[in-house]
Amino acid sequence: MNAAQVVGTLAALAHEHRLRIYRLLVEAGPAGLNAGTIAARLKLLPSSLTFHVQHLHRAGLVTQERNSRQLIYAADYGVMSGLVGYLTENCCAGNSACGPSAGEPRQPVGRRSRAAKAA
Amino acid sequence: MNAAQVVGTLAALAHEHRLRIYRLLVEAGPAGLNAGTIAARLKLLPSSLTFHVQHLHRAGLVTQERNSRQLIYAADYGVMSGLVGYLTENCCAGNSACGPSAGEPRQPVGRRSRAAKAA
DNA sequence: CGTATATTACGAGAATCCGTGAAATATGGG
DNA sequence: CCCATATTTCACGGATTCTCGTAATATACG
Repeated sequence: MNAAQVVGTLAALAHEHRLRIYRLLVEAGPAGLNAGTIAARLKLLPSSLTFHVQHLHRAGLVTQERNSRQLIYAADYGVMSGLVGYLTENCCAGNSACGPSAGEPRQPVGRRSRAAKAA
Repeated sequence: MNAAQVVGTLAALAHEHRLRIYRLLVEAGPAGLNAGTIAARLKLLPSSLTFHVQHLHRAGLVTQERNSRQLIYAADYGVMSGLVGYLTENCCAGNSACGPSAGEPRQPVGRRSRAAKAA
């Protein structure tokens, strides 16, 4: 997962409606939900729902499938997994700060060692 | 960590410059970097750097500290830890898709089995 | 005090995003 | 064919964000 894709995924989730849509779809599981149900459950206008759910779809976070007259959306865990992997890798990789306790980071163990530059 | 704060954190990271700033600060470790160094390293205008680094600071992702004439910014792992916790909890909670293997969801209940869209 | 460095604050313009409602497309049934 | 349902597409107004340049503030030092 490269930086550009990470930015896209983060931007897709960085909106109240879209985060709620995604969480609802995650809760619904692989069976997914059709557009109307999502809109009703979240009290969104149909056109607004389309706008946001397609944003999620373009970002790869959500899959789309047609079931006769209805369009079923479901969460695709792969991209989220990649995102979390990227964030943990780049956030906590060397210092294991995002681990169990997440306390003070210790020695940076990155391949670069010019940490102390200020002062 | 509530939804609103998650949205704020995601939005803070959902920008090319800010993600690069944050990664650079993570790499720099707890010693942090001063504003000028960040701007030079990332080839950003000073005013542009302030704009973005303060966005990260407002989101709680970055700490600010003064060292005589310089302002030192450092990554604060706590919020990122909370973000990752929220995402994994809400993304993979029931189905453990983002767990150890983190592959495709292996079709627990649904009759729908067409989620593939490799990232 | 006056000068130099480091950083932030302010303001204008362009670009993008978002909410809303009306019209259009796709599917199913009489 | 005509109608009903489900969803999307489109156009538009308003709000927010981003970039950039310049001015202002904080600190250090002679």
